[in-house]
Amino acid sequence: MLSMDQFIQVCREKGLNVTYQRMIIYKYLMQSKEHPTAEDIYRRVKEEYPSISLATVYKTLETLAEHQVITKVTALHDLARYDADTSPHHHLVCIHCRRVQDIYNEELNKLPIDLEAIPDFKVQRYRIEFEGICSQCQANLQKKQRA
Amino acid sequence: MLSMDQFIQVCREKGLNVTYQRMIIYKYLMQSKEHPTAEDIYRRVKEEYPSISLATVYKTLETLAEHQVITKVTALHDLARYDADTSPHHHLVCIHCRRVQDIYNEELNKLPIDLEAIPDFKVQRYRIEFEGICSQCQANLQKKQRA
DNA sequence: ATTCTTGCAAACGGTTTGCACATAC
DNA sequence: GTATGTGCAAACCGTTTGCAAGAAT
Repeated sequence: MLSMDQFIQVCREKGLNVTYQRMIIYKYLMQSKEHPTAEDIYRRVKEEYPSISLATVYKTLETLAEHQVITKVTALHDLARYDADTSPHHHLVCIHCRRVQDIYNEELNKLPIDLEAIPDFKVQRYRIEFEGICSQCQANLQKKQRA
Repeated sequence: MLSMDQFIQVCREKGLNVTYQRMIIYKYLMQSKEHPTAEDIYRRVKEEYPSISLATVYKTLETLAEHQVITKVTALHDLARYDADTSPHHHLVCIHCRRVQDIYNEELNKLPIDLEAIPDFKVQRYRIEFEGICSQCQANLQKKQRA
């Protein structure tokens, strides 16, 4: 999380123009603890700067995420996906082709943490998402590099 | 994962009519290892039963997920959400109000598993999502129960 | 002066909905 | 026979895009 000065500096380093819109969007996102949606941000930021458009909010968020100044929490979940297997297991998500595979591992089903001890939150289940590159995409990428 | 006979039985128990559409959708979902989208399922199932409609696929998947016969892998990710904090941390997702909070815990950043050893997949990072009920929703639910 | 960004409105695409017909029970 | 589910088309809504005007460098 960056101070406003750091934010400006990072934008400069990455060749992003520093605009008022970008600053207030970042400022609000920084203050928020609840991972707001674009719509949430738009509503709040509009109070301070009524002429801002929703499209700008979307574009700004995507730009900042691309440059890794912020994170898109739901990066890999643009489409609803279903699974006939309701038993406990976790997922390997290919950031390239976006396919989702299962991973079964007993160790992963007993995390080294006391779930009861999380304050103010009653955990019912958890899910681990491993992000990476699947074998098929690894092969394709190597092919491309050689070409 | 259920055999076809078990699937039929479970539907009956839950008061769901057993239709040919539901059976082929479940059959395909069961066979698939890649957590297909509704569109994926529609395309494949249409080959076997060309008159099926996309709306039926959506309705069936939602119905089966509600009754916990299948799982919606991306259940909590209907909207894109952003985070100004790019440091390693995990998420508490309230299944009720859908808010997402952070959880910082060093133990969770070193999982008891050899990430290099996952076959055919190069893991770059992972993210744990704890699903449960946040304190605010716990309070609200208790209020409702008393009423 | 040039390049990047904004704001608007229109388009897009995944998902949901209303309703008449068909099917399961 | 009644309740439930299906298929179609239209609506919906979050998100993206094209483009002309404006701002940052």
